[in-house]
Amino acid sequence: MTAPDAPPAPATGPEIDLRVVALTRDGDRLLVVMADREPDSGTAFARGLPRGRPDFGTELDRTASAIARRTTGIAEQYLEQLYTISVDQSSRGSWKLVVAWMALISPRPDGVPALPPGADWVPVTDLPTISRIDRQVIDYALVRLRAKLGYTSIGRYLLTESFTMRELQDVYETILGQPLDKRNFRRRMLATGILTQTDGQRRDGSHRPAALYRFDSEEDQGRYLTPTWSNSQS
Amino acid sequence: MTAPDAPPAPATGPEIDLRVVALTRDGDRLLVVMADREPDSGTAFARGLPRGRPDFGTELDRTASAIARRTTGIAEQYLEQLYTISVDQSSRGSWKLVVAWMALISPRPDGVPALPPGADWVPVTDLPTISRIDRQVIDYALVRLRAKLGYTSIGRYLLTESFTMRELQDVYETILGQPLDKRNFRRRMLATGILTQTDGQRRDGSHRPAALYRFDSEEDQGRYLTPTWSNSQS
DNA sequence: GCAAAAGTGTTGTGTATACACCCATGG
DNA sequence: CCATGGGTGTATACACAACACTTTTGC
Repeated sequence: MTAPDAPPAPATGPEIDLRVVALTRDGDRLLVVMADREPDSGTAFARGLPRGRPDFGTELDRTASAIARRTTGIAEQYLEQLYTISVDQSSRGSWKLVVAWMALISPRPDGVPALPPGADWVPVTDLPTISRIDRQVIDYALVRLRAKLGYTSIGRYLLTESFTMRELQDVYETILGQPLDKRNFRRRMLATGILTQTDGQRRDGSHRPAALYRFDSEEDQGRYLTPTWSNSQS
Repeated sequence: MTAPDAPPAPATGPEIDLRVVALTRDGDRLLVVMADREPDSGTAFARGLPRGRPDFGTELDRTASAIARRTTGIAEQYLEQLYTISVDQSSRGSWKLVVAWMALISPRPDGVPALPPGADWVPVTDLPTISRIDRQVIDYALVRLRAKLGYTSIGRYLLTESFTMRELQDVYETILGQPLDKRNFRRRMLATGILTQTDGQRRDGSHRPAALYRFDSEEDQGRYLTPTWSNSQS
């Protein structure tokens, strides 16, 4: 145990390192942005999560958003802070605080947005060699995403604005890594009341065209699945 | 929007400020530790959350734990990071990162542990005048605590080692701010399988003595209530 | 007419809620 | 014997999982 009131070590505090797990979906694959590392950046890895430093006078989330925008060329639809860890690189005499974020980026009707040079979409199931911290952060992002799928409509941010029921189900199956029953899925989704069927259709093959849906307002933040510990007395 | 690749402002990064929401329970009240501020600390408030700075070479959670231990005199039973925010105090030319934590401290059989000078237990419903950030952090801690009550056994950390069913229910009712049905509560708690009835009893009045329970192992981290989106195919 | 995906209903089973009375004790 | 909180069972409603066939289209 370190003494609680030990002096705060180096006069200069730790370096702050924001890292962003930027995710999108392509068919049944989740993709994450991997950025090339500068050869002189001191890292032992050729690629890793997009990073950046916070800016005096700028909120952290805006900086995280800017990092996502800079490396992908587009604005994310959803941003959430994940966790802050300290990274003790005593061997290199440095000390870092890593603040990790998750950013979700909607695919466009014509597919996944192309990335500027220096960054690529990589399936989360097929990551290159990256730092332990980066991997840990990505794992955590996936756990969080999976959990939130159960009680929020976070999946909407991995869809185009209008979508078929099948595409919606694909999002869930991809993230959960598990097949779901078509009929139960449809019923449950419609029961949430946050979907509206549009009058459009999608025809993409020699079969019956699919109805298109969109999510209602942005304002369903919060619960939409059954809360626990309810009580009629309330 | 700030330019994503603006230079990282002052050569010295932000000051890092850990704050701990240390909670315990006394009967049907949730109490939080309020620390006195040094008169020369520059804050406009007489009291606030216990704070500290991280330490080179020490993990953040250990430092947070040390802060809790220093201000309360005892070790917390549960510690969880809440959120990191940047606080732009441009007016004072300073820049801070606040990393907020929640610490739960078990009451002892003889009541709430006494605190060393400079700190007091204050009911969360009756907070003194504190900074906006401190209040925000406390609110967030309570939201998180309430949410976790639904799918973890986090409530155990606000109980003595053995406890009556009524005390357990008190924890839930206190945190949820809602009365619960005694029979349904008991059934549901026992159904989780993480409680064991001890052979002790508590007599404290002219009525039937209450059976005592304890939580099984520490190892129930994770789900103990029904997960959603299950599928027999898995 | 056939291949391919969209769409649709019912039934069983389990889980949450609502609710009222008897039990053991101290004074 | 009575006041006080501890302890128990049941009926109902709802939500979830399982499951198979019909519809619409393009070719």
